[in-house]
Amino acid sequence: MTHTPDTFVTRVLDLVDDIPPGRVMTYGGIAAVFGSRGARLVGQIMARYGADVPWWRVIRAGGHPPIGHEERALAHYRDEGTPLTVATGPAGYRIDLSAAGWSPGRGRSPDSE
DNA sequence: CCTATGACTCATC
DNA sequence: GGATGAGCCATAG
Repeated sequence: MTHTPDTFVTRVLDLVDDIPPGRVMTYGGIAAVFGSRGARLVGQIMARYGADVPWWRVIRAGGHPPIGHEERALAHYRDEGTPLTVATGPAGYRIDLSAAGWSPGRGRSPDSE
């Protein structure tokens, strides 16, 4: 495909698109997969091109969803059954990285292997 | 080529 | 536990 530039953007989008439902990846985690630390890069890419990928499966290192999209992401998490953690606050909800954390090549439960 | 920009992350106060 | 600052890195203009 000559229409597909092999830039970070395409690679990140492809990886995010490979994240199975019920799983999530952190910005830094995705960047680490490419051997880069462009955590902000992933965020930039999602903001500009993430419209065509399950961006809600991409969260921050603390388990919080992308700022400005918490409600939107929460709806998807509940719909896909993503392991969420109930916080003690009103807007306090976060993703259980220990259970939802996903990585390419593992495709299976983190405790299965 | 150089500057500005972020849906981030970590360390420190 | 919340707030602040500095580091980070590829893309767009």
